[in-house]
Amino acid sequence: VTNTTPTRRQQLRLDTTAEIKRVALELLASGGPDAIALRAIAREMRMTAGALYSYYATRDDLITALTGDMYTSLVDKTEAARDAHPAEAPAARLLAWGEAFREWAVDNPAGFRLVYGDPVHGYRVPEGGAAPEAASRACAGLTGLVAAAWPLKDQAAEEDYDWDDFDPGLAALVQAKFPDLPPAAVALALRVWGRMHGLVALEAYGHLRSQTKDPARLYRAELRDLARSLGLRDR
Amino acid sequence: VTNTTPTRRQQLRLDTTAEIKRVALELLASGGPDAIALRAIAREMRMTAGALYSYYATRDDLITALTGDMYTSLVDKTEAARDAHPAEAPAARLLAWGEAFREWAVDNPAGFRLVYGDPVHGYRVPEGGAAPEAASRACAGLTGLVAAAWPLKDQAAEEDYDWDDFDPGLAALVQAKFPDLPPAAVALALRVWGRMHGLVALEAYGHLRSQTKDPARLYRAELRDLARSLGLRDR
DNA sequence: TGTACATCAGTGAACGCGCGTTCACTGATGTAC
DNA sequence: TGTACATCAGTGAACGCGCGTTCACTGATGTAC
Repeated sequence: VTNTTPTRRQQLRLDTTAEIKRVALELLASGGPDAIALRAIAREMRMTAGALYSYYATRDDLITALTGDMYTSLVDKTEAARDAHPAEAPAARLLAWGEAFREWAVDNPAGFRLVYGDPVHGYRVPEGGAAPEAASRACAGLTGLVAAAWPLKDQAAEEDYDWDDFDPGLAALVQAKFPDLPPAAVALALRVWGRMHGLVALEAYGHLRSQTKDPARLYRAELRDLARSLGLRDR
Repeated sequence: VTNTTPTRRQQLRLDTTAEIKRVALELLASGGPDAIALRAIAREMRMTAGALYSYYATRDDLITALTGDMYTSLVDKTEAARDAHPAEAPAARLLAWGEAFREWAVDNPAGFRLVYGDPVHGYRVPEGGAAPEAASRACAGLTGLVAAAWPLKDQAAEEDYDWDDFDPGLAALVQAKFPDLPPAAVALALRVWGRMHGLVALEAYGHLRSQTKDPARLYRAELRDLARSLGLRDR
């Protein structure tokens, strides 16, 4: 009853669970968050809608699982891109993270909306958020990028902040991972997050494509400006 | 048959149209974009759903009208805030515009989602966009802010752009209003847009409130940084 | 090896919901003589 | 001033849709003797 290979039945169960998610993600990609409907998934899988209830107790449970998967795949990608550059090149790490963020969003606009946008119609997000682990990885990642820049930065431009100004969980996370970092750096990390989010959200929601032919170029310029304003300049 | 005062019947018609919109906006504010449903509006007004069809041919027409109203009210607010400062204080004008943008979004998060976020379930946006006039006013406003900064800015940091890199309508608009401005300034204006959009979108979608107690302060710092990076420093 | 039984994935029908939209109609408001 | 008529805002019932969810069931898969 320990960690053996799954029985045939367990394996089929896992396969079906994976297929449900896969189909749900296809619907998400082709029709947006609202297209994720149990009946639609069942139809696509040539199953009865009721049968899905032995895999997920509720539609919202499925959506929570999908949100987690999506968020995780996003953070996996940004972390991998960042880690392709050594710690000695903090600017490259920041740019890589930011570029990966945008690329993921452009590849998965519906996923981006699922994670950062309007909740699915009628969906109630569970307490603690839909994907707490991925969210805190993203948070730690951003803070790490800022932490690498912090000693290089012109501190005079930053205001004073207190740990109380932030969510206790966030404060604890940062203090544990970056003991030397002052609270003002957290404020800066949130601003960096916002700065990356802006153009990417506009593009994911289709507001940018109608204005410029090359959103990637715009975004790259913005990232470089961001790195510069953080005092980062590799080599 | 020219521009006389409306007859009693015309007046009632106008009043009812206004009430439909008002109720729709209440539903929008309390339940998000998806809560805008003809049946819900009719219920709220103690009317039959069918009766609404003599005011709007279709649900989508109503939503288009609402989006236009919302977008217009947003631009009205940002323009008014900007114009409270003289042309000689371009930084103050930029900050005022940006602050007004955020304030409107915080006051009307559902409206913000309607304008910039996911379309309402099943809504097909009309060609040319749901609110072309408001959109081009917003565009002109942002470009104007950048135009005021352009001569002061460190141009070396900017890349080369061509008018062809942008939507023809956008290019024409800018060339008409700001004949001296190069295309690179348009790219900068779009980046400024993105930068304002980032933190505000995060806040409107509830991602920031859970992280910091004072999103306004964060945003103010970001705006000041933005003004500085544009070379704006009043007085 | 063969038979009886247990498990359990999936069926099919149903419930109740809210939605957008249509349409023949009623009845009050306003107009013409 | 009074009557006949036209306008037209709103009614109420219906249509068809897709949704989430429940539940008694079937029938194949796997297990025990």
